[in-house]
Amino acid sequence: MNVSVVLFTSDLRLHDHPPLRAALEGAREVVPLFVRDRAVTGAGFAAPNRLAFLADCLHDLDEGLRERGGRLVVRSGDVVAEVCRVAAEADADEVHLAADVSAYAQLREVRLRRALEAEGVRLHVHDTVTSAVDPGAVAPASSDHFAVFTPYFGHWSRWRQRDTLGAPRKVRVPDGIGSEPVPSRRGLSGLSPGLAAGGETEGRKRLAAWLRSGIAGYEDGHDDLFGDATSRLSPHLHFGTLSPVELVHRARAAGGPGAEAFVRQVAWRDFHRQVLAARPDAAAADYRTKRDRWRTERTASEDIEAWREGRTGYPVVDAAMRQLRHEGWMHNRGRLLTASFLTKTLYVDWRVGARHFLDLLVDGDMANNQLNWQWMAGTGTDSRPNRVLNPVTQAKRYDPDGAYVRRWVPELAEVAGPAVHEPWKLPGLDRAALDYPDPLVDLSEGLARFRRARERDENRAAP
DNA sequence: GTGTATTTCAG
DNA sequence: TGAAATACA
Repeated sequence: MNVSVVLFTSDLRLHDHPPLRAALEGAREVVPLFVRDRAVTGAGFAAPNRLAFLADCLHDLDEGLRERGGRLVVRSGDVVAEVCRVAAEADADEVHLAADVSAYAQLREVRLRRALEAEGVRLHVHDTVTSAVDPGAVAPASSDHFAVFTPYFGHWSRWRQRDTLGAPRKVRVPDGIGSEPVPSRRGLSGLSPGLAAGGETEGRKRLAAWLRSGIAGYEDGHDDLFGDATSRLSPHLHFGTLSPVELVHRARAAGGPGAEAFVRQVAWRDFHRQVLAARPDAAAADYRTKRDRWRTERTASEDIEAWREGRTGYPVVDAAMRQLRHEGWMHNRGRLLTASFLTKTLYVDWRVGARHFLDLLVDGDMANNQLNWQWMAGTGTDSRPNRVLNPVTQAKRYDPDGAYVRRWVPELAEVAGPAVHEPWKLPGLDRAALDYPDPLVDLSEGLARFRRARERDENRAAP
């Protein structure tokens, strides 16, 4: 065995990388390859925030490889065609790849295997790269995946994680394999001004800081919107600049109730991944349909636009939507309450919301994003599909002083204390002085509409 | 063993 | 309400 190709996808790191390790052990030289697949980065799915974060990741990966005597090879085009081309150029006999769960990733694996085998090249697909516990590693007796988190978490917790792998010391890349320039942030427009920086170096720095001084306060603080005691590691998990296996090991080593609560969130990520792996269509179709006849772009465009822009007249909803636009990120509590508002209060199709989140979120992820949206819409794995989060109750609970709202809704910056959550209750003059809209809908009217709609749609005869 | 009833508990 | 584990036939 002389040369292996390592195809990097959502695993843009050198530490704890089983495909890279296997390639280095089996071959004298390795081609670390990233393909900008037009199916992912092309028009229609161009999410500038993620393209910028991706550019950081690729730049850092290239640098890390150069420090080890290698470099990153970047190509553009169809991922299968490019892998075959590079394998032929390098005269490689093996290709290594991390397993992944989306329909796109599953099809990519099948297509790659077929195309490479026709060329006499073996494809090795590696587990425990993009998940801590792989889809199918644990399953209930009567199904290929869990549909309820709690029993899943029991099995997940008992699963023995493999040991983590160090980064390689040396990577030899064959001469003469051409590469495009590593993409950069320059030229990207429409970026969120407060967008986080990407890359493995940055991710490891954040992880170290989080374990040192963040994780201990996680259990108590994770739901507080303003305090934001969350790890902000989600984009690093999405792009694989951090290994979920390493994350679980190191969080457990940190110990304490904060670590436990944090590890539970990593398990939620794996939970959604094993649902999507078994049901890849759930990225676009109801996991369990409620036969909803949602309002859509066609029938509710003004409501949808007000939601997207953060001018629904419900301050906490608007604050969260503006945080999303400004940072390319939103606090998880905000994600739940804005999703409830769009799907339950406005009765708008969850796909409209999921799509907007994917357009902006730097951690926008098929499994987590789509299945959390379905969870909140009541078409997913939630056992109480008709639950509605009241934005005022949520605001008072998770932003008790109103600081989060004042931070993101400057029109309300002068309103002191929790009164900021209900500007419609302010005395007439004070309220008139604010350049802030009246509530888009009455909450109880929204709730009544939702209940009527669910009853109507659920009772409709099957087509 | 296999299929079915029961119980438990859920972001 | 419904999924999963357990009890039971």
